[in-house]
Amino acid sequence: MGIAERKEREKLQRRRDILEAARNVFSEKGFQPATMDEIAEKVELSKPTIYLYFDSKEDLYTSIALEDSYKVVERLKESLASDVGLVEKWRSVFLAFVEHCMENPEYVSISQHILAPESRQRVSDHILEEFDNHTHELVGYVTQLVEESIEKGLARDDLPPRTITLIAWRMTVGLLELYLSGRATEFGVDDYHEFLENAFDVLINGLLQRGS
Amino acid sequence: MGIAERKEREKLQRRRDILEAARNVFSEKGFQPATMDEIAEKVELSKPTIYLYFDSKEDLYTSIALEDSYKVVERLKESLASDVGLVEKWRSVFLAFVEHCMENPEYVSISQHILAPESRQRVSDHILEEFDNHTHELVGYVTQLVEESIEKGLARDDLPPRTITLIAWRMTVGLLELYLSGRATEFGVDDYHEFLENAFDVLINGLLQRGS
Amino acid sequence: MGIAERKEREKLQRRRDILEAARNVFSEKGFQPATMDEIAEKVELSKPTIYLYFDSKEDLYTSIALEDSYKVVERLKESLASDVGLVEKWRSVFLAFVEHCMENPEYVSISQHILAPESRQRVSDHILEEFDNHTHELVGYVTQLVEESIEKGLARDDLPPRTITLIAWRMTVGLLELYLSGRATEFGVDDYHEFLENAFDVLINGLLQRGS
Amino acid sequence: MGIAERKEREKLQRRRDILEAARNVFSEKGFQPATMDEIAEKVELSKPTIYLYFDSKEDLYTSIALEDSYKVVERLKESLASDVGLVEKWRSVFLAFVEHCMENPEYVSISQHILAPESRQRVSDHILEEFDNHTHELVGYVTQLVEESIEKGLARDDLPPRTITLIAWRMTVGLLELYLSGRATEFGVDDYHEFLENAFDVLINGLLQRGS
DNA sequence: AATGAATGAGTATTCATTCAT
DNA sequence: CATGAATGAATACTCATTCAT
Repeated sequence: MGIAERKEREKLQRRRDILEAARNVFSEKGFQPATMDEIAEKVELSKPTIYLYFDSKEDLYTSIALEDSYKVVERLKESLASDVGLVEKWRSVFLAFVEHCMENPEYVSISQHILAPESRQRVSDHILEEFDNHTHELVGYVTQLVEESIEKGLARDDLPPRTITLIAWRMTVGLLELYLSGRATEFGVDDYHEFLENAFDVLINGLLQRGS
Repeated sequence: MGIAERKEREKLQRRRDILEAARNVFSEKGFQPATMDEIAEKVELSKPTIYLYFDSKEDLYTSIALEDSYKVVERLKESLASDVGLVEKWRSVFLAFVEHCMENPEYVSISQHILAPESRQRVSDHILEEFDNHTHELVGYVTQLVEESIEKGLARDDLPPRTITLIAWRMTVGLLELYLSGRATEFGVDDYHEFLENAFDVLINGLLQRGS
Repeated sequence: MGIAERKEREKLQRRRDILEAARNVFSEKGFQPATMDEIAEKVELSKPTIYLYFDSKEDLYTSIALEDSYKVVERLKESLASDVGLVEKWRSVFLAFVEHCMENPEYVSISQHILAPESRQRVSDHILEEFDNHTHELVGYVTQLVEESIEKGLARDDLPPRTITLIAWRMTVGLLELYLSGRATEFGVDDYHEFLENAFDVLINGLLQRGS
Repeated sequence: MGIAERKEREKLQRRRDILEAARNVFSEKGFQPATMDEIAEKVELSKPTIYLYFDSKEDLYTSIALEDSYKVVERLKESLASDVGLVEKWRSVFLAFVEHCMENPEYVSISQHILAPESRQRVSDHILEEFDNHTHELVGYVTQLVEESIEKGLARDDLPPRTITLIAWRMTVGLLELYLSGRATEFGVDDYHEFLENAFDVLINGLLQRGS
């Protein structure tokens, strides 16, 4: 009876193993320079086996971000559910996103990749759809927080909530890329966490009602 | 003697022609997918001729950003030299950078590419050096503006000037990438210029002394 | 008792099912382009199961023609047994063969395949042997008819009976291939059956005693 | 001056070398089983070089038959131009075609390949067009001969000239394939030329006016 | 008897780069 | 200075075939 279940578990595990190896290789080299051979060697499976679990290199690549996107959404929900003040919630959301990206550095670049229209053509529809859903879910949650902040007179009300979300999102990604490039120190940033704290301070300061 | 000069001029022009063609091709396809064949065809020169002017595909790619970086620095200097109020100067600097990037979309992606340590290994030293010089020059100019703003009590003095510069730079790049991905509209941004104005407003608001 | 028989019957049926599916796929794509995956999917059996019944793709392919060759021989025997005049018997034999090939288009191409020495190396001996037996049986039957026709002064006696058989066989196959290529109409043949009747007329005319 | 010419000659020669090697390999193995690697090794050129002269494996394959088709048409024209009786002209045309095919065994199989609609999709248009032109030219010449034969009361007038051409063409190809399969001897044909003479006799006998 | 899972060995095609001229 | 011609090294993806169960 347990046999089918064990098989199922093993299959899922194998899938995760492949994703894990792919994550490493893609992180190190980027999409194009990475090769299926290298990934196969890293998982200690043959190339055809990989194709048993993923339809194409592009699908494998984007599946990584897909896995990640589950985690971000989860993490964000937690931050939003915490019982703290609004500003504290903002900080928590910011940190949740930022830490997730720092722990899963490929997430940012793959997401960027998925943004580009040329890439989208080559990715399986079901992956694209699921990824977009997560992204919009994420944007939606933050926008709710923005709306609440405006209602309570905390955030500036001269901009549409969605615009505020977008600005915050893009600014945060811009900040992250400095870290992900691996050359933060070169630009004088020794304590990246402190840098982020400061940046968040600038961001929240810019978003708050003047006078509040 | 005029002959030598003409030859020299022609040579430089040829170099610019190649860069121009490369810029188009790389812009459209990105680094890896673009081929030297395509670039050669576009300049109407043979492939070996291109190698007469540039040592490798990577060098050609980065040389484009190098050419751009001259222009940005120039543009920035102009903005900084203008005789207007400090906040106006900030806006002018922001817009100069932003507009340059929108007009030369490859600049952002190539700069990003040059940031990555793996890429740096494959680029000729002299290009790298020159590019880094320009970047630091650029950062330096902005930092001067920041320092002046702090001195005059305009900008917040709780952060080191360089940190402020970095935050502003990275946030701006993050905003730009939304445009460069070509999917801004999809995220509800119809008037990208308005979006940038709003974003600048948030940014400057965040950087100003509270109470000023 | 009954159980073993039923099992045996089921086994044979399964074999036939596989052959049937293979026939479809090979007919549509030819030998190399067809894949075992596609055949397996069509029979709704797993690939290893197919290998339980056939040793290799090549064996499966040739087994189809083998199955067909039973049918042709059967059909030919019937035609030969019919109680009609000699010329009518010739026509009947011709039509039997031609119709069989048109209904089982793979028969001609696979037979051709089996003829080629390189292919023969890769096919199991027992299949080869059986196929050759059938072919020679077939040739033998026709040769008997030829001999009878010569004896009765109908067919030309200036050629060995076997030569006449071979000429008739190869000419007929040549005619058939026009149909099997699917481009008969393109060559102005709208009514293929009429074309064959005419061709038979030419053939029999060429084989008859001058003056008869 | 002569330099450009010599280069041109060398280029053409290289093209011919490649075709020659391809001819060997394809003859031996057939289209699919043959590999570009093997062809490259045989010409002692690198694979990419082959792609400099031919766009794809399929194009290379069909170009062989294209080259051949020039020769057949040439040979046929000669036969038709010869100043002999009509029956002798028929024999000459038959032998010209048959000998060409025996000397260039790949011609028949590739032509067969080009006939199939699926293959046609993958071949470059210009090759297809040229090949079809040659084929129709060839059919046209023979049809003229048939018409002349009918007019002079030699050939049977109960069939359209084009039908007669098609029947003769297909029957001849059928006969040839026995030789090309390499197993003629096995079927008791020791002297293939004699066999062909006999076959031609049957064919012409079938096509002549009864009573003539 | 049947199969899910795995793989060795291909396979056509591409592309940055380099000589010989 | 410029290039036609050539190639080494990849590279994603495929498929007949085989185990372990």
